[in-house]
Amino acid sequence: MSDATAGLTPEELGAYFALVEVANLLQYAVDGHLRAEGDLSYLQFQILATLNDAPGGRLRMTDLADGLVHSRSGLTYQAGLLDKRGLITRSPSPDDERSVMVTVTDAGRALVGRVLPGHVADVRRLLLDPLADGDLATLNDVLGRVRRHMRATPPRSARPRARRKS
Amino acid sequence: MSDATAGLTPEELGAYFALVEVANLLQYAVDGHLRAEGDLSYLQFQILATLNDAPGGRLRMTDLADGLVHSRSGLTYQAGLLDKRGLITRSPSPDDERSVMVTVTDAGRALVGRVLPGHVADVRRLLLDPLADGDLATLNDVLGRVRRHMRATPPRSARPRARRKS
DNA sequence: TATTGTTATACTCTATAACTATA
DNA sequence: TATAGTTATAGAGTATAACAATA
Repeated sequence: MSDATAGLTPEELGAYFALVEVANLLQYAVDGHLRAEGDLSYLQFQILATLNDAPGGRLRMTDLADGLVHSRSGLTYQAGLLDKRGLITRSPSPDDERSVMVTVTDAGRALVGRVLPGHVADVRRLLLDPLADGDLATLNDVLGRVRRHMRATPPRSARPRARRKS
Repeated sequence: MSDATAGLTPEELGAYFALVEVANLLQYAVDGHLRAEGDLSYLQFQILATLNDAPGGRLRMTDLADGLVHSRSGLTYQAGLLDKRGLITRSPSPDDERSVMVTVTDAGRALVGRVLPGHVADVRRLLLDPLADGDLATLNDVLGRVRRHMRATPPRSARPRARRKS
C-alpha cells in the first residue's frame, strides 16, 4: 500500500495487509448475510450471541460493552434498537441500582438460532474451507498470542472510561 | 460468542473470533493514530498510500476503488474530502474522457510521509512484536491462501457494478 | 467523589438511485 | 447500450459532553 514499506519488510507488510483484508472481506460478507436474514448488524448479532451464551441470558451493560463497543453511548443506542424489536429487555439490577441488566428474550434467542446456520456456513465457506491441515491450530496459536498481547496493551481510546483520570 | 458453536468446532470458532478481534483492535488503534497525527481516516490513508505507490502517483477512480471501497459514491465522497484538503487532484483522463485520473499532490505525499513512522510503529508494536520466529512466514502463507480464496469468491455486494446484469 | 447508564447533539460515513457525459 | 463518475438524499452509526442517580 505504499512506502509503508518504510520500516517494514515486505514479509511483515504482507502479513499485515493480508490480515486486515481477510478480516474485512469476511466481516463484510457475514454482515451482509446477517442483515438479509435477520436485519441485524454484525454488532447487534454479537450482542445477542454474547447474551445467548451468558448464564441466564443476562449481563450488565458494562460487562456487555467489553470488547464489543468503543463508547458506552454506542451500546445504549444499539441496546435501544434491540429492545425496541423485543429481542432483549433491560431492567435495573437488584444488587447495584446503578446497573442495568440486559436479558435476551425468547424472540432474541430464536432470531440468533435462525441466522446462525447461514452465518456459520459463510464463515466455513470463506475462511475455513481454504485452510489446510494444521492451519487451524497454527492460526489459533499465533492469533491467540497476538490477541493476548493486544489486550494487555489496549489502545488508549478503548480503555474503560474509569481509567481516564486514574 | 454463542452457540455459534453450532456447526463449528471450538478450534474453528477460536480462529474465527481471534482473527476478527485482532484485526479490529489493530485497525482501531491505527485509525486513532492516523486521525490524531494526520486527521486521516484509515480509508483516506489507504487511498493516499495507494496513490503514493502507483506509477506517477496517479490512478483512475475505478482502479483506485478496487478493494478499498464498496460503493463508487463512497470513493467520490472520500476523494472530495482529500481534494478539498489539497492532498490529491482530479482531472479528466486524456485516453478516456469518461475517466477521472486521481493524483497525489506533494502535500499528500508529505502527509503520508509524516504519518508513516507512527503507523509502522503501531503495527510493529501491536501485531509484529508478539510474533515468534516463523510466525510471519506462516501467516503470510495461510492468510495469503485465504485471501486468494476470498477474492475468487467475492461477496455479491462487492462485485463490480458492471457484473450486475451480465 | 466515582461509577453506571442515558440523552442531546452534531457529525461522519455509507448506500441507493437518478443523472450526465462519453464509448 | 454500457461504462465512468457525480450528486442528492436519506439513513445508520459514532462520539462527546452534559446529565441524573446510585455507591
